[in-house]
Amino acid sequence: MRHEERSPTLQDVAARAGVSVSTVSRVVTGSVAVEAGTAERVREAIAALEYRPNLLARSFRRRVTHTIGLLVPDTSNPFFAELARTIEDAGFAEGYSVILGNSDLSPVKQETYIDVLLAKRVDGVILASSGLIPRADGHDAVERILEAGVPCVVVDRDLGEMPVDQVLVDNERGGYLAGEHLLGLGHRRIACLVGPNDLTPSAGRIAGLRRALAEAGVAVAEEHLVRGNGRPDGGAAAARTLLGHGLDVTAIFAFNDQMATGAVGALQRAGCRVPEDVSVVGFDDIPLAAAIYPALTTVAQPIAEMGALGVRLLLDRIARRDAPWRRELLETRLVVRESTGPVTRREAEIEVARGSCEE
Amino acid sequence: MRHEERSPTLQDVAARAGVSVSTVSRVVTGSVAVEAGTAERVREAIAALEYRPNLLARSFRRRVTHTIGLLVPDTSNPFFAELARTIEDAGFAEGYSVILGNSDLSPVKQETYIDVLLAKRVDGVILASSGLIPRADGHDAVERILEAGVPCVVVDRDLGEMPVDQVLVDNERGGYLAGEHLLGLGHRRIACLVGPNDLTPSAGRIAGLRRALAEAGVAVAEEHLVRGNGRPDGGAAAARTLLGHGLDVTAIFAFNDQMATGAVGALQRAGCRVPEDVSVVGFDDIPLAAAIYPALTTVAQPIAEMGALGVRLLLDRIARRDAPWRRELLETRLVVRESTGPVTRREAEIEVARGSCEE
DNA sequence: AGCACCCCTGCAAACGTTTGCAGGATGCGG
DNA sequence: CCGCATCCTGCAAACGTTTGCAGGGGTGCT
Repeated sequence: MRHEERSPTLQDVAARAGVSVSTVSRVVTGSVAVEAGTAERVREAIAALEYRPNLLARSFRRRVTHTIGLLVPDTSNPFFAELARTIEDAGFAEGYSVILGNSDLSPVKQETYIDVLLAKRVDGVILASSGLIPRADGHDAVERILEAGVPCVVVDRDLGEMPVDQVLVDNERGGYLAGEHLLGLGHRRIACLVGPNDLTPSAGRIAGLRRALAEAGVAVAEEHLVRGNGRPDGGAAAARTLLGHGLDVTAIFAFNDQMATGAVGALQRAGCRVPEDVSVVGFDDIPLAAAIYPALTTVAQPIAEMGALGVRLLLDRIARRDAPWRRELLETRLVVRESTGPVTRREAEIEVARGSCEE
Repeated sequence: MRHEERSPTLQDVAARAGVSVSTVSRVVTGSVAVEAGTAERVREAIAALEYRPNLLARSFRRRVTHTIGLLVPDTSNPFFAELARTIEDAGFAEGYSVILGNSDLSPVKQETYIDVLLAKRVDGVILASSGLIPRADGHDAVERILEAGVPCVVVDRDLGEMPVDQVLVDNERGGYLAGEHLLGLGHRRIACLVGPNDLTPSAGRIAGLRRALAEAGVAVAEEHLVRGNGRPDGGAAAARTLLGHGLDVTAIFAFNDQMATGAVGALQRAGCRVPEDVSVVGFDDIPLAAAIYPALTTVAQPIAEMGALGVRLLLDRIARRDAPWRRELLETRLVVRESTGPVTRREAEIEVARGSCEE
């Protein structure tokens, strides 16, 4: 550690430039015009001292931190990693830094984080698909934030009529698109690989799938609805479960690309061909989805827009606290790649096929 | 927005409890004993008012923010996402929040970020494999931070004897392990898929590979060293380049799992079997590496330890600024999975094989 | 010359905490 | 009863900025 002195303050600069602190403050912020010569002397002093405004003091005084809090379930999930990335970018572009927190969907961790964020006086909070488990006293995370007078936008979690800004994606339609696609390829027996929770994104996706299937008069059997941990190994495990029951489906719809990837891998490893023996469709469209072979057919989420819009909504709210609540619904899009194809096994064969994929 | 009033302060609590602000402060912080009855009254007032300490004011006064800055190249890269995650976790466990920034390896973005972090008076910053391009005036990012008197630890970038805490991984040995493994399987013609930059991690890996090969009297040809953007599509593009030159290698060593995955996908899509026709080894061991088929053989980095150790070093430095510099070297580990196998094509066949993998 | 402005600058208060210092009360030993 | 230590509490200064207010000097107009 070289310097042990405190960093220079307005005081120091003022002394060196022979002016008052107010004047220095004014040239630093540019809030009020300062005579050219004076300003120049001040700037020299600033440069000489390597003065850096103490944003802590400024924020304290002005009651504005130019910092936002971002709470996501888990940044090692590529979807949230990407979302966080775009939010960070958009925030940075507008002069905001972001304090990032992983909630792991744990109510207590989330509570703790919100306390910290509020105490640190962030200008706003973005809650991503998290923070939504009501507490015993009925105040959920969103209400606590709002009651503290701090702007908040919820991303990727449908809170319905609740008075809060929301940006969400049409999960129902995403599920529907996947169902429709699979149906069009002749699939009738479809497994559904759901995530670790039943938050609204999951609920919407399965509802959409069911609607599509219902229109064709088919249903998803209870034993074809298998739950995974949301990660690749969970997808693989789920696929093995399906295999263990004798694979009596011709298609799998996974609720995210990681599980889909894990499922594809496990299927192939067991000797099943994708898509010849079983088709797989994922959700999210993470970068890796297009890279693997077979490339994943998947329901793409507009992650970048979600992040950018979330930031926009938050900044708008910060600027105008009494504006009407907004609820933005973004579209999903089916991107067809290599992991889905027409059914080749006739319905009748399926029963016979039980166990045929195994080594 | 419900409440428009300012949030309650020590003043308000003091007034309600009929004591002085100092007393309230003392029960809040527990710094000095307070008589039981008084303390109880104060606590009631705090609860009634929903008082929340203004951490901004406290930090300002105490000159400690309990916030650290984390600068990484890009959190959408799974390696950094995971690293950031473990750092966030370790920090949270110790009562620190983290302000996250993506530098994109851009010097100006990085400069800007460091300015912000220093101005916001973070207690320390962790620089991940970034921030290391010297400026015109010779002061690189690390020096600027250190000169400001702010603790700093560098992760995943070897700064040699530079006086700064470093945690790094033995990239050279990682490259060596990969080379050794491939050599043992009979591979002699090996392509190397390097990343978008020549920072020390890349340099170490290729040096290690070269050392292993040199021991067996083989070299990596200039045209077998191809550069990718570090992402899956870059890996795929690189594989296609190799294919275009007639695939005259039997193995590919990619500098991260994403490029490796992209390469594997592109190879398979072109009709090449992995590992029968060409073996592929990656680096990092991201979760998806084990999920795809064939599962990636890869050089695993101890990401969690890197993050945890980085935080440890930083907190130690914050606590004791004059402690000797530490430079921790972590080990890599080869994990052999399915994407590598013995060469099946004899050397002589390779020339004939040119183009054989293509459709 | 007087007056009204405008431009620039300094003074001082304020933001919400923490903390050194001192004072009042209490208890205890001599 | 005195001296002294201990415990609890309040006072007020300080942290580094911002900003309302006021004052001084200049300019232009009447």
